[in-house]
Formats: sequence, C-alpha cells, structure tokens
Amino acid sequence: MSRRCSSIFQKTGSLLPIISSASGGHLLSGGRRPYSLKPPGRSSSPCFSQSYLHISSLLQSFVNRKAIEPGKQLHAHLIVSGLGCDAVLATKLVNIYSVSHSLAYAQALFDIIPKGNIFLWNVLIRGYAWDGPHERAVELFQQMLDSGLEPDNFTFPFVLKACSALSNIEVGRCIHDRVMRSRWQTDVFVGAGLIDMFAKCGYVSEAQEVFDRMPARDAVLWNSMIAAYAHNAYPLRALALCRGMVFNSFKPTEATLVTAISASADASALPKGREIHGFSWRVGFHTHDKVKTALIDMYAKGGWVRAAKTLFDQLTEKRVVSWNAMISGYSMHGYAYEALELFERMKEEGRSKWLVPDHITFVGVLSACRHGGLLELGWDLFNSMAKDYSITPTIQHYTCMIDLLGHSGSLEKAYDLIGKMPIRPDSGVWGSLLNACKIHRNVALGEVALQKLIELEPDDAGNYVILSNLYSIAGNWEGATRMRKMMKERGLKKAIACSWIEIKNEVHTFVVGDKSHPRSAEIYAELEVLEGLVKKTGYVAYTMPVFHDVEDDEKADMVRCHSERLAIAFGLISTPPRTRLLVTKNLRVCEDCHEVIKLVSRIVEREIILRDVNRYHTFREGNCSCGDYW
DNA sequence: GACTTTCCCC
Repeated sequence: MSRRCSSIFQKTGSLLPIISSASGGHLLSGGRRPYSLKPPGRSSSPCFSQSYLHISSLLQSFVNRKAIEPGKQLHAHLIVSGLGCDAVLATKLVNIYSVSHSLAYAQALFDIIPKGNIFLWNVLIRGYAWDGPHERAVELFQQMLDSGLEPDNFTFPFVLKACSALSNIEVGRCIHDRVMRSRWQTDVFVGAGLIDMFAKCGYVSEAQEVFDRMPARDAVLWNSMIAAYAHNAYPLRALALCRGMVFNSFKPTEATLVTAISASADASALPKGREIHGFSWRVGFHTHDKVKTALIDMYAKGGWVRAAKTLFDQLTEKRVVSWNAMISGYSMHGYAYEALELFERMKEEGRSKWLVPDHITFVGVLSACRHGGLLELGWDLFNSMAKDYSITPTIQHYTCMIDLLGHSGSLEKAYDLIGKMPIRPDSGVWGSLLNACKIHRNVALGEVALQKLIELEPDDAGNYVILSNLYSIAGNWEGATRMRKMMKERGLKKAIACSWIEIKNEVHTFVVGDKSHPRSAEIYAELEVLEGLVKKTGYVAYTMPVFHDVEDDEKADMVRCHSERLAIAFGLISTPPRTRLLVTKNLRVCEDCHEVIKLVSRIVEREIILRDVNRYHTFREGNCSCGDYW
C-alpha cells in the first residue's frame, strides 16, 4: 500500500493547497456527500473493508512514529480515492499532523471535516498548546464549547497548558470554574493541569487549594505542587512538601528530585541541596542525567563550579540542557574563557549527534562575553545566532548586547541597538542602559533611560536611585535632590539590602547596620580589626556623599556596616582559617565594599565568594574574578 | 486514540 502511494505521489510538498481548497471533494463521484463516506463497504465488499482497516491501522502507526511524510503521501492517496474527508481517517491524519508539529496541515484538514468527535478537537488543541500560538488553543476550546461539545479529561489538561504558557489567569479561572462544574474535578490529570496553571500565573495559594481538594493524589500531583512552590520563590516550602510526600508514603520520582534540587539552587540553600544529593543516592536516582543536570546547576549557583564540572564530566549523555547548565555556570562566575571553550566543544561534539546550541546556550555565551567585557566576540556570536543557527534573538539576547555595549562605553551604539530591536524593549533593557550611563557618567542618556523606566515600572525605587547617583557623581546636586523628592512624593522606598551566609547548615541574614545577631558584638569587633588592617594597606574609604544605590547609607560611615561586610565578618569568626566563604546579597555590591573585600581576601587569606543579583564575585588574594567589571 | 510534573535563560 505505502509503496504504491509513494510511487504515485513522489512529491507531496504542495499538499496543503489541495487540502484546503477542494479537500478532494471534487474527486468524489458526483452527487455523493463528501462526509457521508462511512467506513465504506463494511457491508458491501469484504476486500474494501479490509483495506479500509488496513489504512486506518497504517495511519495509527504513522501517529506513533510521528511519520509525517508517509502520512502526507497516504493523505494524498486518500484524496484521490475519494476518502479525503472520511471522518475517521481524517481525524487520524489531523493527529499525525499535530504530533509532528505541522499545525497548518492539521488546521486545514480540520476546517473541512465533520467535527462531532471530541478526540479531533483535543488533538488540535493539544497541537496549539504545545507549539503555539497558544491563543489558538483557547479560541478552539471556546469554539468547541460553542459547538455544543463537552470538554473531557483530555481537553482540560491541554487547554490549561495553553493558559500556563500565556500566564492568562482570567481564562484559567474560567476553565477552573468549568472543571468544578464537570465530572472531572477529581481527575489527577486535570488537577495537575490546574495546579500548574495557577502556579505559572503566580497564584500559589489557589494551586494549593486545588491540591488540597483532590480526594486521591498521585506522585505527579505532588510533583506539580512542589514545582508550584519552587517556581514562585518558596524553595523551603517546596522542600517541606517533598518530605510531606515521603511521609505520605509516596515514592519520590525523578521529577521530584529534579524539582527539589533546583529549588535548593534558588535558595542557595546548598546544605538542603546536598542532603537531597545524598538522598538521590539512596533512592538510586544519582545516575540519572536529569538529576545530574539539576545538580550541576545547583552546585554552580552555590559557588561550587568545580563540583559542577565533575558531575558534568560524568554525564552519560550530554544533552543541550546539560551543556547550557555548565556554560551558564561558568558564565555567572565570570569564567568567560571556560564558558566559551565549552561552547566550542559543544559545537564540535554535537556535530555527530544532532546536538545544536539553542537560544539558551546563546544567553549563556553572550552573558559570558558580558561578564568578561568581550565586545567583539559578543557581536560575532550575536550575529551568528540568526545566520548559522536560525535562532531569532529574544529580549534576553538583546539585553546582554546592550549591557555589553554599555559597559564597554559604546553608549550610543547601545541606544541605537535598542532603537533597532524588533521587540518592545522592557525594563531590563532600559535598566542596563541606565546602569551603563551611571558607569560612564552620561547624564543625558541616563535621563532618557529613566523616563522609559518610569513608564514601564513607575514603582521601582531602584531606578530613581541610580539616576540620583549619576547626578551626584556628575556634580548635579539639584538633579539628585529632585530625584529624592520625586521618590518621596510617590511614596517610594529603596529596597532594603540584605546579605546571608550559611554556616553549619544554618542561614544567617544581615541587613545594613544590623545589631540583632546574637554574636553582634564579636562581629563588630572583627569589623573594626579588619578596618584597621585594610587602612594599613593605604586604602581610603570611598566616602563620596552619594545617595547610595544599594543601601541606605546617607551617613558615609554606614558603608562600613553594609550587610555583606557583616555577613563576611560573621563568616570569618565562625569558621576555621582558610575556609571558603559564600555570601549572597539581594542587590548589587557597592564599589566600596568590592574594594574592601578584595583587600580582606588577601589579609585573611580566604576565598570569599559573593553572589549579588547579577553575578558572582570570587575574591582571592586581593583580586576579584569580575576583574572590577560588573 | 491522547493527557498532567522536572533540569538550562530572565
């Protein structure tokens, strides 16, 4: 059968117009209604009936194998034989097109066949939920309701996935209501879909309500709820839920571990992550590449790049995700050379394995260039994305480039690039420009950037502070005062800076001038000692009376008790000599602290890793891995 | 007939 098809239809690339224009209807013998072709001959010719069944099962095998080309050939054959619109066969064809990401074909065929079957709708909704445009999935769902069909336990998960992708809570809520009125409210697939939808829209408590209401749960449902917390910045609740899962006699799955590990990476709650790493050995998941990839990310984010690399080398199969995790791991630490070298290796090793860098790989390498100040290489990579890999740059890639150009002092070029962007620039883009303006003291462009930022996020105090500082640095006190006044009028307060450090499985948090820690007296004594030693090196504190963008230090002497210094001092007095310290800060590190920490690293002979909002700084022997470029 | 969760970027 298939051989005969292929001999008749060697080239089926132009099938689409045939489907959509005539659908083969004109090929049917005159007068017969195209849709009335029941599985023909079931009663008439046994031979025909047999071949009909054969075609049907052949189509099913194409679905399973996602065999689009044979599917197209058979479709063409069916059109010629007058079976192009047979409801059963056409539904299978729509399914083939849908699973093989050829939605244009699926839609064209869908449009001309009878639509009484829920399966047919589901398959097409699934196609749009997977490949987009996601709005189409929602539209189809609506059309389906309008046509009088009731959604089933497959329809809901599909359309909910589309809502998740769109972060469309309004539609999500409507669907939720409909589920509650249907008999599928206790279905675990529908439940998991609802949890995921609420979580991706940012409504964790509603996700939790869905979870609580489920009369019977399965592992996937638990995993969905764990992921809901993990993705909404509640890593500790995610981890607590993992324990709850085990407590309720559910065996953790690979997804449980992967989610839990990535939750630990976000909290930089490395001790928890290490526990889970140990746990993965006990349950036998440590050999799984996905678990390893999550661990690579976790260790890299926790400052243990070498541990991450060891795991990376152990992978049985390096997928794009694994390469990406390691490349970004290097990049965020400022190891631009290692990141780029790995990228070269990825391209080389990938050649024989169908492994191609994706848009995230490019975010990784471009931010490596950004942290390393490699302007020319950055441009080359940016240009090669579209040219050699057919990847359309996203806002993230543009942000990297604007940051890179801005940092290097090419402010006008950065501004030009913003103007040329085919995507609407967001606050990240303008924020990068504003920051670059501050570094290079460009007041005029800084004002432009702030104006845009105010339009986009009027309530973000940080932007006003940066411009205020820029004014101060440029000696424009009037401008600085105006910014402060503007903030006051709008009731905006700067974010409170805080830093935290983990000592012996416990996380200690400090804010500026913090005296609440039980060992506060010792911490301040240590700071004083350090200050004396730092001064001996000839260092003079940076006491320019600026309205600091990172902490509330209107009094210059407040700089000495910035949160990161308190955390470091505490780390020094609570750990044995030469122990590496890892401090995390919620904002950017200030110039003065950066300078002082470099000196401290030499004086106390310690490696100090400071993770700020943007990147990692590894201070060692008086230097920082960022090369003072951040 | 098919479906829900997980790792890489922001």
